[in-house]
Amino acid sequence: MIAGSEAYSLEFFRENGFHRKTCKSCGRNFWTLDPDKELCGDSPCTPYSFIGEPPIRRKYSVGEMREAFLSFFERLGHARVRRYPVVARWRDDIFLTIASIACFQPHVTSGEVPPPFNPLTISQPCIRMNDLDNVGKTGGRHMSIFEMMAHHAFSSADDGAYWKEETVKYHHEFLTKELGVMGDEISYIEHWWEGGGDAGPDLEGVVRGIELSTLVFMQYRKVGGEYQELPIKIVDTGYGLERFTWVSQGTPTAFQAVYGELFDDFLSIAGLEMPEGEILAESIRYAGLMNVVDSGSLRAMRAKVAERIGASPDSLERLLSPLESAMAVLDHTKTLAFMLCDGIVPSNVKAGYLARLLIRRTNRIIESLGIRSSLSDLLIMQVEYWKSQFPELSERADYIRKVCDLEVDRYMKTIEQGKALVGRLVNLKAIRETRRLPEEKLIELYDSNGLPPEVVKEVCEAQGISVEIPDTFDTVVAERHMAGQKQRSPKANELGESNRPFEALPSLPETRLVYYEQPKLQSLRCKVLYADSARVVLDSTIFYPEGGGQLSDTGTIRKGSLTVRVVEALKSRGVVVHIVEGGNALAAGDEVECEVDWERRNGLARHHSSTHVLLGAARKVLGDHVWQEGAQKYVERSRLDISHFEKITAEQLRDMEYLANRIIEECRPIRAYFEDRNKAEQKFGMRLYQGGVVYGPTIRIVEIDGWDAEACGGLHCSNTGEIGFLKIIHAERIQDGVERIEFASGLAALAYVQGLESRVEQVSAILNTPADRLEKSAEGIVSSLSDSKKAVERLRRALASEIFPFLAPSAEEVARFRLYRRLFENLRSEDLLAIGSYIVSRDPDAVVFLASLTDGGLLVMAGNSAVRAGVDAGRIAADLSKSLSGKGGGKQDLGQGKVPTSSLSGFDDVAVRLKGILKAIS
RNA sequence: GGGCUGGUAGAUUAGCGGCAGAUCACCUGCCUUGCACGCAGGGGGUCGUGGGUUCAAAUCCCACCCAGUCCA
Repeated sequence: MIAGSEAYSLEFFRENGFHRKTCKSCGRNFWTLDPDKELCGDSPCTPYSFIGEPPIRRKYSVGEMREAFLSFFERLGHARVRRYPVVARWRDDIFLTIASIACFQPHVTSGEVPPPFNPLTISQPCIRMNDLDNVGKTGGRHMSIFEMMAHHAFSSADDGAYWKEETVKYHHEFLTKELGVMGDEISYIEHWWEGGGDAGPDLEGVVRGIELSTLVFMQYRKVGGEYQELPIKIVDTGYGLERFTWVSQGTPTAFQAVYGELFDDFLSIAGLEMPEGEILAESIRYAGLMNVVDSGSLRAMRAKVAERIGASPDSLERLLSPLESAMAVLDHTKTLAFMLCDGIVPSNVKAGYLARLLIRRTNRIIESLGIRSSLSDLLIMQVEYWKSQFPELSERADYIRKVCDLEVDRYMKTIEQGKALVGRLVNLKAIRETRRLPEEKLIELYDSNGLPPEVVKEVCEAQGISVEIPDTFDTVVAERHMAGQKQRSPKANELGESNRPFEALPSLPETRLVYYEQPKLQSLRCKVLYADSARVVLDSTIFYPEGGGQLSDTGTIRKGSLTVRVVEALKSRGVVVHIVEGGNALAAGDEVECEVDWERRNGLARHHSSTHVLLGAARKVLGDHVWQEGAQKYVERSRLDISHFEKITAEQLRDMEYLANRIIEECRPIRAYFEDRNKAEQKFGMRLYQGGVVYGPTIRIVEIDGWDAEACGGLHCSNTGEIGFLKIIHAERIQDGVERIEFASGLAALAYVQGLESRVEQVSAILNTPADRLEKSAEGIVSSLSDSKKAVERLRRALASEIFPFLAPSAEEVARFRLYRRLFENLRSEDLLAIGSYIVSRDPDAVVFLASLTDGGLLVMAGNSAVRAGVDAGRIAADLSKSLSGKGGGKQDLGQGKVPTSSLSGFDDVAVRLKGILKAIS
């Protein structure tokens, strides 16, 4: 903590008679109205004391509490903001929305763009997966999904909102006046907060042993251990909706308060009953005293509770453990319903991976509880329960069910395959002998095949193989990954590179973006505001700067007879910087004439519009869960990455292509306009933010009439007809859950089709078949090839058996062997093999020496008993090949070599040599 | 984004430089008539794709494609 006491010493506290005290137990400073209070009021210093005796005037449901909060702050002049998705698509540092402020990071908190409203209030569903093990065990203090109710105020130099005094006052009034909590029950604990690189002092609002809210005053940015003042001061509050609801109801666990009848439904599905009397309440009170729930502290907790109620720890464990699991399922299924609803596709990367992990984990718990219902059934129960507050859940119910079932199926399959793999593994000799599975294998099975060690143990022990799961399992896996990690090219450098265009620029007024006002303008007269050897800034521009996946325009800037080439345009904070070639030709104050490379611009605009058209088509064909995961528009081709849970079929691609081209044919108008953010969201929903969240109260909408609307800064055709033609070139799965579609439009698409056509023509020429009969012809060729292969094999075998009677009489007895030798003129080495094997199969004493004048192939084979007598065909082949200036080798019964055909005149000489070798053996 | 597995007959897979095998399924015949029946015989393979190394590649190397999986 770096803040001194002055950071927390508020007028509000002094005027209202608060005292600053130091907790006797934890030593933290806190503010209270009760002059005799010695403890901070937070657990573990103060145990939970709201269970069975709620400090709040009446019982609230989750919906009522949320409404009470939001409308309270609306009355205080806050604009109510609708929730953001639980997938933080606009962030590159986190996958899930973990706090309400995350919705406004980094762009708003950095001061780059204004907040949508100021001040504002929101109840944001947040997902945190770092305490999954604790969910259920702490009765609801830990939940993987919760709503963070908040009021945020952003104070910059030109837009002042409120700061500490009002924040604490509002908080206090909400608790006392709105909810009826007695003022002297509330403690404000002094605390220091840091997160996401930002920092500041904060106060924790605590009532009867539980922290209900956190009031953060973000005012520093931590850079390399140093705290720098932020350009804006941000009030970042967090009120735990579920905790407020819990405390208002005073139920033993938060789950009962939050989930109501769903709690009972889940219990009865799991065949569980509520324990009698105070057992659960007592247990949760103790859980409140524990911070970390590892197996040790869990045992300690059980022991204490057992002692208190006069039961054995074991029977208590048997009673509570399934109950805790059921609560974990209750929590996890809600989390999954929201994740899937907001469009997460389970996959092996990013947010999708978190969804996959959670699905597997939850499925395991369900199985361990012996629940018959499928995971998707439970998800749908959550959808039903929450749909009045979150109607989007029931709109997505079909998708939620389908994807969940698909993912569970996949998991089952993985486990089944894994079990088979383990089954094969335990048959290895080394493992059979030691009767135990090495740790290394166990880890490999998990890392490479996704088999949880428990599953491996189960399978192995059924086979009598012992398995030890090391305590440090997770650590070992982690280390395994560390070892493989190489020093990456430092990303900071790249960032530095891309920032350089804006380095050391004087402060300049925002550039007038003429490309928005007059999108069809090809040239423009304007004034130079700044110029150096590589950069030019103008008062207005028609060069589109790179952004939104659209490449920047190029072109020229002319002053009289002097021309500089614009190779790239970039924009930051409203200023467009043109990167130019041609040196220090321009100076501030120059009047210049700009011209955009119009063919390039047209290509880019056409591909950009195509992307929107295609995305609409993808949504129609594949479903509403399709989101743009990324897009890149080039002049010749584009690619669009979309979220989808399975491989797109060829038929679906054709349907999408067909739909897209129908929209093109209809020449639907494409309108680009600026619109009030709220109006736009009202009309189109969050679907607008396909390319990530766009900030500011006014956003630019690109709307294709009746088809697609996105917040987009790019340049577009004025109607879909200008696209002309759209051709999907290729689709691939770049990750589980993300499909990449490559396509071309306009003349570029034509070029692609012509390319295809010419390839067909070439193939058709090669096969000497008209193009419309190519498939039949190819089929015929492949099958006749296969027939021919078989025929060749048959003939070789026939040849061998037919030739044997002619060869046999000339075989020479050499020592105890029979030497068959022959130099063939018109057979190849592959043919020799068939003859050799035939002879050897007929005559165990045979030593075969054959060669081919066609390709210089050489074969030595030895029959069974010849091998036993010590003939090594491989060594002989090597030896003979060498003396014929070639090379060869092989096994005891078979040797092959290759020699120059010219040297085969020496065939008889080496045969003599071979006789010598054979004689030497016996 | 990084790491690790794997891709061989319709299915499951063995082989991991030297003649592509097994089991199930399939076909034919026999024995039998029913709860993975038995016996004999048979068909079925661009060993993921494309390069390379080698006398010789399913096997080793490189690139790509496909599937699975772990980590951030």
